[in-house]
Amino acid sequence: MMKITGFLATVPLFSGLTPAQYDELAMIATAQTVKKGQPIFAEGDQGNGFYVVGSGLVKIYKLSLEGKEQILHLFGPGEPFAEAAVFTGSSFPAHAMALEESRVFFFPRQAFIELIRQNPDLAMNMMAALSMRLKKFAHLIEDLSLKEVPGRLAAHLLFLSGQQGDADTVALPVSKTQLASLLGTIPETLSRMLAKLAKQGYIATSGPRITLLDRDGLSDLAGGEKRL
Amino acid sequence: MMKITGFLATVPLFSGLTPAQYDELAMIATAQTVKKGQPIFAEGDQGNGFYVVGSGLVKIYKLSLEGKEQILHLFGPGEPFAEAAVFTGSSFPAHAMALEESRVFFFPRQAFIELIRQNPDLAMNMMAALSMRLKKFAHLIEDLSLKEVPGRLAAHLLFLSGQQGDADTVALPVSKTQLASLLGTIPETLSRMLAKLAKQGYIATSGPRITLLDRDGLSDLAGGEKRL
DNA sequence: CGCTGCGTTGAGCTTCTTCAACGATCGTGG
DNA sequence: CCACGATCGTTGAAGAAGCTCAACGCAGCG
Repeated sequence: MMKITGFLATVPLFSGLTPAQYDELAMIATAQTVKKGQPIFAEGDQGNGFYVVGSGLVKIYKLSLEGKEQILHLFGPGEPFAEAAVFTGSSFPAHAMALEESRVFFFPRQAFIELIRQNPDLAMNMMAALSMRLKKFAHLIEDLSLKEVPGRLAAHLLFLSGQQGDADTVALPVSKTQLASLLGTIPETLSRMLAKLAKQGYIATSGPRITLLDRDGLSDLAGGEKRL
Repeated sequence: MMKITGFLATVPLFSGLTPAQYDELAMIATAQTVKKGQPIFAEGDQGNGFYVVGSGLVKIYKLSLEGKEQILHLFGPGEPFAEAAVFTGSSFPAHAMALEESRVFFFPRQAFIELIRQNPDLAMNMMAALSMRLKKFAHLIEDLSLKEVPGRLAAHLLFLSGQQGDADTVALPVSKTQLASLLGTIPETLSRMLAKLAKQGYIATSGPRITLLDRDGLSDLAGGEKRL
């Protein structure tokens, strides 16, 4: 229990709460460990609560009838997922699976709604979290609809670099197969595009580490993303 | 003013509020009329509040550098838009334009946040609204990434039929050019796909009215959407 | 009555996927 | 500790889907 409240204090969604409120959260939470490749829930399952990643890495994804996969989100420690199910009250609209051995905390719907009703700060945090999700989704839609694969790839590499302290060499946090699914393509195409970008001098690849050789060029490919 | 509070009572986002709260909302709201084709805001504009459609039709959309458009949402009377900007506090992530002469109400950020802090019901409504948006976006992403154009078109026709009382003949609420942009394609392709579906006996077209001749067939095309 | 935007159709082409084969890597069990 | 199998990543060749470019009919509106 001590450990849980300590962890909860590090979750942005729960920032600004009082110690008593953390205790309440800890009261309603249940923990579970999921092994690599193990599902957490399936599309269509009843959404009676939401989750927070304690450790590990979780993917949220859709599957087509033919088995093609589109990853909607990757979530790491401290990030909540499936919050929307709490408020729509309906079933999960996508699948969730652990990409590594992970620990996740589950917060049941009704108890959490009580908390949120009594804590305007928690409500504000939740609205901010949902709004950020919407923004990310809008970006993904833009990528899928308006950019070609090289553009999406370039944008993602720049994103990863930013996430990793603007390092020139980034480490892919997931396998290339998963990256392809995240970018809305397939491993073969991703492999070819990486080779192409390398041949054109934009990047150098070495397994799961990619060095950005021409950030401006990548930025152009990505559709003139705003420079920071 | 009387008129505004009366209208606000019909907005789902504001349901369950007291008359006094409607007055407060009416106090902070400002109305504006936008003509057909006129922008309401542009991507990157400072998002200092959100809007509710009073009458007319508004599109939220992204543009690529080459000018291709992807419509994210179409909003009619009673629907809020750009709420997310209230909580991220940053700039609008997309463009908004009136597709018909429209009346929209603007709610400034700070004043609205005050209201929402004091009204758990309003907060709950807002979280439900944001969650519904997320679900719609997840669906759009699924369509763009995992379905081909005929599938998206079939799904949309069934959606329109449902929206219009399960009528067998649906009226397109927007031009075919706009519909193409909504489906993530271009007018030429949409035109060909409509012709193809008609030739295959799924539908019959007559200008902006489309008759569904084989709902089961369309449902299969759409990827086996759940029947209602 | 002309003009402009919308919708349609055709031809060619780009992009991406599919299918297939193969090398490398990694975890596991013998 | 090595050998094996499964998965991952890469590459090639062929094909499908949708886009670009162009032309043209049509309707609505000034």
